[in-house]
Amino acid sequence: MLDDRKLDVLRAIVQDFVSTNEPVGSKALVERHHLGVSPATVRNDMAALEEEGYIAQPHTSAGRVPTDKGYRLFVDRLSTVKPLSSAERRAIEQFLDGALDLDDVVSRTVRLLAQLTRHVAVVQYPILDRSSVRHLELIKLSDTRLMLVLITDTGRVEQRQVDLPGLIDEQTVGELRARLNSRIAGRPIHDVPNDLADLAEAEPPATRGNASAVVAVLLASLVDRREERVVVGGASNLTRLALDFPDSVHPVLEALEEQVVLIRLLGEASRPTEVTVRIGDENPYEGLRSTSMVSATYGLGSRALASLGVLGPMRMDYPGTMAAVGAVARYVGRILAES
Amino acid sequence: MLDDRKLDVLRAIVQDFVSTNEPVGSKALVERHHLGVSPATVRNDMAALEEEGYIAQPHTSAGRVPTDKGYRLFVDRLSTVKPLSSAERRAIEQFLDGALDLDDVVSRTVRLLAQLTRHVAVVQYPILDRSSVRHLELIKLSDTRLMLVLITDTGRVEQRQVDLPGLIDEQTVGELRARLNSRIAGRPIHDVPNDLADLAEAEPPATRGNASAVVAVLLASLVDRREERVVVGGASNLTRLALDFPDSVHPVLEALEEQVVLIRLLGEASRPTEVTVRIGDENPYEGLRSTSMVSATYGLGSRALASLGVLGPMRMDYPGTMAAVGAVARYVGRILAES
DNA sequence: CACTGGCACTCGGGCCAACGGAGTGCCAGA
DNA sequence: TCTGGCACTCCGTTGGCCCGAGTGCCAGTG
Repeated sequence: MLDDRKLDVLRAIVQDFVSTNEPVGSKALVERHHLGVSPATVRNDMAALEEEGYIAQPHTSAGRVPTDKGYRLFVDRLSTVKPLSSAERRAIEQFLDGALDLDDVVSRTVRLLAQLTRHVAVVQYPILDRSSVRHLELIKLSDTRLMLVLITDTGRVEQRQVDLPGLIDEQTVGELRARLNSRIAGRPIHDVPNDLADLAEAEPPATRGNASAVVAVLLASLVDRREERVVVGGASNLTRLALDFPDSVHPVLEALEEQVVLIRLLGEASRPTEVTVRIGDENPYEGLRSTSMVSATYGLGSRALASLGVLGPMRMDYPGTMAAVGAVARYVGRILAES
Repeated sequence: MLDDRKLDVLRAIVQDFVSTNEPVGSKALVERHHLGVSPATVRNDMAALEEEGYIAQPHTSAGRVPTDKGYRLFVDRLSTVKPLSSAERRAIEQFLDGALDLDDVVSRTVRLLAQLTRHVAVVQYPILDRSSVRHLELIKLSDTRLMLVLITDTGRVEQRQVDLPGLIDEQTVGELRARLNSRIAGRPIHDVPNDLADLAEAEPPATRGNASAVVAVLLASLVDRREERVVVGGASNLTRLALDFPDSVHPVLEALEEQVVLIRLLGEASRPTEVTVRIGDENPYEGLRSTSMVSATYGLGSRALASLGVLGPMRMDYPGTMAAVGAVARYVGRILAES
């Protein structure tokens, strides 16, 4: 049904439309690509492609435009990975090396992605559940108040204040800190609730109340974790290509402010460093029906930590964007492994 | 030169234009406001106001539109503070109470401001230089590596890794931590460099190298502080009012991504809780020439910590926006004082 | 059987002229 | 000092027109 030449035609249509943003006609097509056949023949192929739903006409007697399904076929079967230029590789390294801490890694990554792809960048912080405890610190603020600082192996820092039911002195704080750390340091966050389940009971009665207050706050901080933060950057790239959004960029900007939506989008990505593309319709969220998202998971080795990606118009340079997103994800993983 | 009635006319023009976004003519003006004079008289006043540069005509035979100078006069002399509705007061309290930590306070504040004013919200983290040290924590990661965690009285947490020139053991870390804290705990960040100037020298020779490495990283973290972070939210409010930006919203979105620009804008605000308005032209940054910023400083008591505000079209409800920004700034100060 | 050239048809966008309406400036009169 | 009247200006909209790009179809050809 779809012979090789028809696929060539589809590929050509996608490429031309991506670069010109204008419906492409049969004549222009044979001129710009050496297809070796006449416009009339291309027209027949186009009719077939339209029949199958890969392309569409904005109106009778206009050129053709790829549909969501057409882009999907292009991404799956018609495009080859475009290797990054050495300038791009260098940009990635320069940008990410020298990051001071996790916040810095994330904010640099967002800027880098936005600049590299010229689309809106979205980067998720490492998911708490997939990290391990590096250290738990207790700091005495007053006789009945502690600050609790949890540091993970990915560099994430969570802090909470604890109001204690009773008085506490510096030495007891030190002992409690030591006992807590001996139980959970190095352990996956996921296992911490179990690890601490019986801690309070094992505690001497005098300090039991305080200990369980600390544990309660700690466990709560692991659960409510504010739905895993994401950071967005490069939103001005949306207005640069405003024409690509028929209903204006407003709904897209709105969606970008819904952390929950973004997290869901990113969350459905696949295995580490593998690049996922979600095109138009495939998007679960209403306001993003005319956008595509290219995302990848980053992690330490084979352990997926979280995802990052870019959001842009459906009319985007998929091979280039996929290459950039993949490369950045790999590099971020490497940076985090070092620290 | 500008008698009371002319000022009334200007006020009416600003109010009408803000609510309708259309050049306002003499006839419509006398209909909607009881000025007690005829359109012809108003026309004479308008001619005078135009002469003085407070209003302008988009083209001959169109109504009048306020100029930057006109808005300025309105804000300075013609508007009265609009008290917040009790619903708004309640919203502020509900939104900000229950914040878990500083990050949470800031991100809630951004969302709150954006929702309340329906403009783009900008919130700056407490400026490091104006905070004090609550506690400095040293955590041993390996025999030659420490993590340094600085906690300020505003709840800000800075962390850095320190590579040591020599080995270190747990006990020495503890001693160093104690000595550092005894010097700087409770001290203004501003004074820390002085406080620590001679610490390394006072240290026993065996640990001197390690101590000065720690101090070096600490001092560096106070300086490079990534130019004081700001957080932006509610960008979709820009596209809602896209008509108000003649050259499209693109330059505005670009400006919003330049942290440096935002910090400069916020930085020039005045005394704590006092509301500052910067209108159009008065704006130092090119891309923001058609916007106004309403900002206020928040702080602990009389100590200014940093600023927050909103950015919107020049055609905005100044009294309402100023009231909201001021109220939020006061409330944020109160929240921070409690924690 | 697949491809090609030719042809009639369609439709959107650009251009232009005409029109109506809102608003102005000015002037003479109260 | 204010008012009513009047002539004028100019914007935005509407409608008609034409042009060009592109299509679908068909008959002819290797």
